[in-house]
Amino acid sequence: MLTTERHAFIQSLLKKQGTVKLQEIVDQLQVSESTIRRDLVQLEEMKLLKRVHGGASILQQKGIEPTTYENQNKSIAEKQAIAKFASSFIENNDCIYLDAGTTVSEMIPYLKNKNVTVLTNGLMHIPKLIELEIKTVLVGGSIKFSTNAIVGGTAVQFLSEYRMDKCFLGMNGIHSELGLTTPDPDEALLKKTAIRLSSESYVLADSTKLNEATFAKVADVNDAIIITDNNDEEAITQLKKNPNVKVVTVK
Amino acid sequence: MLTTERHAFIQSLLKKQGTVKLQEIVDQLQVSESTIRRDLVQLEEMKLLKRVHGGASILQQKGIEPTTYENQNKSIAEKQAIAKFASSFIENNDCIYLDAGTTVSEMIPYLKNKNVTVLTNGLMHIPKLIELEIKTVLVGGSIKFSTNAIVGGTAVQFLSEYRMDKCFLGMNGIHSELGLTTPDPDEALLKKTAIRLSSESYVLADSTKLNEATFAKVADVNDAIIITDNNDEEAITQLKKNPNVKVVTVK
DNA sequence: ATAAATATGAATGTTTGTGACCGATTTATG
DNA sequence: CATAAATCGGTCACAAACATTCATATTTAT
Repeated sequence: MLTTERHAFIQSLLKKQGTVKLQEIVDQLQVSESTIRRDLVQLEEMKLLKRVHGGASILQQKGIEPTTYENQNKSIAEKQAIAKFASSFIENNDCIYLDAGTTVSEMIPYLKNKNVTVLTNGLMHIPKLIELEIKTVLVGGSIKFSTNAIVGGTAVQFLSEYRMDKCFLGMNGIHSELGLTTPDPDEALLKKTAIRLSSESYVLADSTKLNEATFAKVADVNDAIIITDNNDEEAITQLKKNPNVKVVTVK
Repeated sequence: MLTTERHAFIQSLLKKQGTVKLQEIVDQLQVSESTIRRDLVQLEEMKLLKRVHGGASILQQKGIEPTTYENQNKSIAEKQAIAKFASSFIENNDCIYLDAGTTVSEMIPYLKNKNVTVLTNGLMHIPKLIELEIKTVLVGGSIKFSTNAIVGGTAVQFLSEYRMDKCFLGMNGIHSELGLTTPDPDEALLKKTAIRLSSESYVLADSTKLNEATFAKVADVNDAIIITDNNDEEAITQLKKNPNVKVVTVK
């Protein structure tokens, strides 16, 4: 039985059921557990499914970005560590831009008592910012429902009226050659604008985003300081040649 | 049974019923209580539900929940009646401005299926608007903590870039001679701008605001259609000479 | 035809998820 | 307010699922 046949079979099962058990495939295809296991590893590498204990489950559709909702899934400890470290760069009276996203959101508690002024397009940050009474300017523009962010041409235009000391951005892909990328072109343009208007730019991304690339390019890797965690040694040693990459140790 | 399958099942139950009992899941899935308990812990960590004694419940809003400490004014029935009536003026495909404030907020449920585009400076409206997936443009500018509204010169400038079919404003004082007034000059300027940019302007105010005047003038009484309730007969008979004043009957 | 590259399956020790147990805590009831 | 019942969090042992290694089979290139 051909490898591609098995792969096709596994994918058809997944499409039908949403999840699939390893044992279930073994029984139906009459090949060894090892082989199926290898198949699953490969399919996962190709981003065609997500491996889970005991089998696999479908991935959200290709091209569609994860909503903030699903994004919160795991690596919370990493995100918090990254956010805490990023916050250490902020000085008193800074004017900073906070990009929409869960990782950046974790920075907010550290802004207290620093007398910063925050400019943001992230609606998910607003409750926390209000709670801590942090001076906040909200970027105007259209609301994107899937991520609760303000995006679009108006937002870019609004942002252009400001100058920031530092900006802190989330990012979906960080690749030494392909640069910093994110799925939505509108968001990419907004991030790009933020970088242009800020004296210093920081990108917060957990190590799962390293060596990945998504649709729309924001900037080159050298255009921002990358803050990530140490959970992907291989990717890090590769990126660390770049002096702009900072790694936070988690646990 | 795969962990992912159980998680999906629990979430589907939650989506259907709003809450779910631990025992109920145990019975239906035929797995141990411990396992379900662990599942709930994990799902809570992923911010996909809220654990409560005996089971779990959905998180009401995705992400954003302004700390709207509600205007404790008792006249909720009046506000709802006024809002409902005001909504009846909205036509399909209108572009409307919704002012910050609790009365205006009550209009939002009536916007569904009208395909309106909303422009607003009221952060308290955002969760509802997102929930109903109503096309929304948020005015950019500084957040005023006491009312959760966007205000200031930037907001006025932002607003000036738009033209609306109708605007719906809250108001603190309505006086036949002193006109429409509100305590905060910044907010007054924003309301004034909204009126200037809208083809038709509506002011929503319960009858306690009639014959009152506060600090900053927004416009003359004739510059907008006033929608109020019938709980202050004296004030109404006086104002009703003005054809712009509409009175809603609240039993 | 032969060597190199690749795919397979079995054997291994390790990790992870599970269910049962139990004392602590919370909620319901009289 | 006291008591009982339900629910909770933690620990434990066990089995299932896991990654890894190695020997063997299969394919591919020359």
